Amino acid sequence: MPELPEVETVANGVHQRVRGEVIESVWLSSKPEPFKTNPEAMAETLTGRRIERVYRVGKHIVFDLAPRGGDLAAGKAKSERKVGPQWIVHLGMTGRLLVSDAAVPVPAHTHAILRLGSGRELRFVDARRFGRLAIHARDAATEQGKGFEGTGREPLTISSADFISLFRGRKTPIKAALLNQKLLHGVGNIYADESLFRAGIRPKRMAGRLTREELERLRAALQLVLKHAIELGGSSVSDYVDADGVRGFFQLEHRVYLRGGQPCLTCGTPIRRTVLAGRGTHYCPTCQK
DNA sequence: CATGTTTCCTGACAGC
DNA sequence: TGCTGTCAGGAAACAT
Repeated sequence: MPELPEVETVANGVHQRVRGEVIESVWLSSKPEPFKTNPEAMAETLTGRRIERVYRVGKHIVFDLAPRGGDLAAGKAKSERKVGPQWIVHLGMTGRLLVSDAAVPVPAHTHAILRLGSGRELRFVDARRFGRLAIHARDAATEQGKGFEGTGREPLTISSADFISLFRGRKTPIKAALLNQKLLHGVGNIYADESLFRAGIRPKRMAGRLTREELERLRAALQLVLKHAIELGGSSVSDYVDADGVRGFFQLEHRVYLRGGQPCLTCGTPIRRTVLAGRGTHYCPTCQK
């Protein structure tokens, strides 16, 4: 499933392919689930816009769109520069964002098609419909999107002190805290399990009871795992593919995720599988304390 | 507010 | 072959 490294890979790939393109026309499916912004308003907002930039925020793919016409209003000061909105894509469990030639057959479960000036199409495909599409306004002064207030910190850039303070006093298991998008955003089930294994910490340990040393180990492990996964194009365990439909390779580096019953690669003890925070949870009872 | 539980969705797969 | 049941989980909604 797409988490931070997969979303980063897709966002970078889409950016390379569609930056500067103009959205000529838009088709949206009649299924209601994918749309946080109503489809008529979304299609109207997208049509005729130039795509300035595509990047990742947490597990969201953000498209910065130019104001219509794309130019500064005549005579306006720089501080009054017009700013376009953002198109936000969340891939959920099985979402795919593909840049395809228009001649390529449209896959089943396609919910959005943005026809681009080059003749190519940006397609959002999602069988399970846990993915979400939305329009966010941007603040004219800061040019920042307005939809991410109250969301968590970026795990790749958070400082050691801030990371430690996130978990102070929390009575929830550390794995549940890692998955909480209001604390950190971008971490999902795979990278929670993999980082806890590499830090030697059991998933059910109470977050507020971890020592500073353990939390520093966890931050280092999490950042290492996320960066390595980005280098390998993410983990393809179910439907995940990048913007060209290519699978990632980090699933070959998984040490515990989906390895219940198999020997620990460090000590040989069978990996244990339990359910925590409603998710399959995998850990080594010997290596993780 | 903090934390736990349920719900949404379909494809893959096991078992009969 | 074809049916049924189970499982996968991000995040919102709901319950405690």
